[in-house]
Amino acid sequence: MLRVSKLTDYATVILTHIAHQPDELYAASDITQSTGVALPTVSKVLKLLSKANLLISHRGAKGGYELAKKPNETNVAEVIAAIEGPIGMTECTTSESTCEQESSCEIKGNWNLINRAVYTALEAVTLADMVVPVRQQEVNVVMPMNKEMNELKVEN
Amino acid sequence: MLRVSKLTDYATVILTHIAHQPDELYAASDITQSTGVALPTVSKVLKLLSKANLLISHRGAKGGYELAKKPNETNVAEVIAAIEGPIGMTECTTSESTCEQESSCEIKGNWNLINRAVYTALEAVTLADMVVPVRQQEVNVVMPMNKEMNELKVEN
DNA sequence: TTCATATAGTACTAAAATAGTCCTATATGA
DNA sequence: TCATATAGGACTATTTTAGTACTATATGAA
Ligand code: FES
Ligand code: FES
Repeated sequence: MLRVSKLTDYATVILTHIAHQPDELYAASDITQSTGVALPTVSKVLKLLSKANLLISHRGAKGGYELAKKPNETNVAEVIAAIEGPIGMTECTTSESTCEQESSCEIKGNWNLINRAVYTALEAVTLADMVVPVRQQEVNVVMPMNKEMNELKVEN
Repeated sequence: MLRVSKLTDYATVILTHIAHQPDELYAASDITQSTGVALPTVSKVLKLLSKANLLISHRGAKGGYELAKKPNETNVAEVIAAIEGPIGMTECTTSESTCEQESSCEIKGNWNLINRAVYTALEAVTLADMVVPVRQQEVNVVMPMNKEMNELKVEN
């Protein structure tokens, strides 16, 4: 279904939460309380985000995490990459050519184009956008990927 | 990594192959030979594509599969949906609200916007585009999702 | 100095999704 | 009537993901 992992979803929830007050320090335990995600899991996500330099960590008593950049400087593409690693829609585009058909493959180049288009879309959405809730009525709940809804065009 | 499944990758390879000569019938065994993908797997993919009305099947001797539409009328979004089901980047957007936080969730609407942006990107690429090989030099091999390559913008 | 608190890193287990295979039923052209 | 081809479903193995646990290290404050 072309989806992001649960951890990535948590990451966006957590980052959005922090982005509401970008200058505070948040401990993992704070975030557990306000998001409802289990502590070990929150902890795991925070570590990943910190390692990817989206958060800055402070150890020790009174420590915690804070945003490394302003909310409008961190985009969804970065968040996904932080949790799931470098993007590439197909195996051939991520792993350095373990594919035996590579030389004769006609569509690798096309997948790369698709990757870029998707990447551009993801890059356009920042934490600052996420902080502003979108009314659910304004958007369609389920992607009509298998329906005829081609008239649905969006400006990202 | 926000990737499509291997089966989806096979599906694009298979459909691209068929799209080269859109008026012929291809049996599963033909496609195995020309693509190198194992027969049971090819068979599985063809069935899925047929069920999703991207291919038309003909049973019996001299049977096989043909494109249901012209190459420029089938897009990548449809192919992905045929193999992986309806799209939705997060669990909350696909499954009909098994999410207990839904009512208080601020970011669901945002994910829907992201979904649409990605969908639009995928929808813009058709089988007709896939048939024309893209020279690999023209595109970057690995998505620089975690690098600073924001200057890379594409018109899909 | 000591200690409670908080993150860092790693290893491990459990669960879920995916990939791949196989078998039986059905349709159809020769 | 028979060889050929898809339809459909069931099943197994593999891989990926999610979640947990444990040890090490840093730090502010009593
Ligand atoms: S490079 Fe691997 S299938 Fe195209
Ligand atoms: S609706 Fe489920 S986390 Fe937002």
